[in-house]
Amino acid sequence: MSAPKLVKPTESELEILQILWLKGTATVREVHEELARFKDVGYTTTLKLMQIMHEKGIVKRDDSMRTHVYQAAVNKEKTQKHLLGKMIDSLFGGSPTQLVIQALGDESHKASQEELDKIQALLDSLKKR
Amino acid sequence: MSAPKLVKPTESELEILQILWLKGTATVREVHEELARFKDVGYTTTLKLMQIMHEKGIVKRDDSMRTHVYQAAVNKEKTQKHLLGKMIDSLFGGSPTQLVIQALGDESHKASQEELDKIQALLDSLKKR
DNA sequence: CCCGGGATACGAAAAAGGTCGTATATTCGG
DNA sequence: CCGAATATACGACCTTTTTCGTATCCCGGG
Repeated sequence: MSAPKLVKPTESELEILQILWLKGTATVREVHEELARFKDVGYTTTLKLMQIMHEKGIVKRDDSMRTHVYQAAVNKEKTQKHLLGKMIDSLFGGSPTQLVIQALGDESHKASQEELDKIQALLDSLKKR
Repeated sequence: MSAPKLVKPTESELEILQILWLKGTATVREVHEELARFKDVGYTTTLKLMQIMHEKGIVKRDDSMRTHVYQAAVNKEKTQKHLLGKMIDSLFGGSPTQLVIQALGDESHKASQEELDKIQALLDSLKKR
């Protein structure tokens, strides 16, 4: 029995995780540079955050070299699902449908045609039961 | 121009909002009793929280009587949409589709047939453009 | 009239999250 | 070998959130 160990990353940690999920592995500097694109924050802040994430077991790192290399230690889909589930419970009274409806109706995040097709396909498979 | 005033309720505030959205109006004691169903917390904690929410303008209250009566001051759908948008950005790289897919595939929150139909209807109307 | 139960107000402190300054170490060019 | 550049470590501080203890007030029963 391995502990599923479902963590709840904070807002800042999520920003970092996003970058790590995208790049696979990255140094603190790389992460920080990505972060700095849209956020005004000091280098040591990013460093500290990543150190804390390491302590929590949210990221792994290879410190065999002077410049440590990090990577996410939590699964992207699992984390998304976990946090989504929390939101469904805490904000949509346990009904994913309401959430889906709100999400699809979001004007500022429009879905493309292909994406709609993808959802349609998933919907079909769900209906078939 | 009225300020849209998009607040970001905290976790605890959300729990209280849920109850208020459900009941319409409620006293601190009522809210606290609902809360106490699944959370071990003192009465004055709930009270304080609701007072703070009042200061922030998240809830309104009628204090013309000794026992104050509260109600939500923020719209449920607007709040849901706002937080959902944040999650889409912070966790799904801005793609609501990914979120929808994860939500629909959530085994622990299954959608019923009618709910699926509802989603289908919405999907149809989105496709038609 | 007095008291107890139940209500609000308020202050304070614990927890959690985020930010950074500074110390120290390592590497590399000259 | 020296110093600048760049890394990590670490502690301190500030806010925000959460939690309560305590004071105070008000109402109704006896």
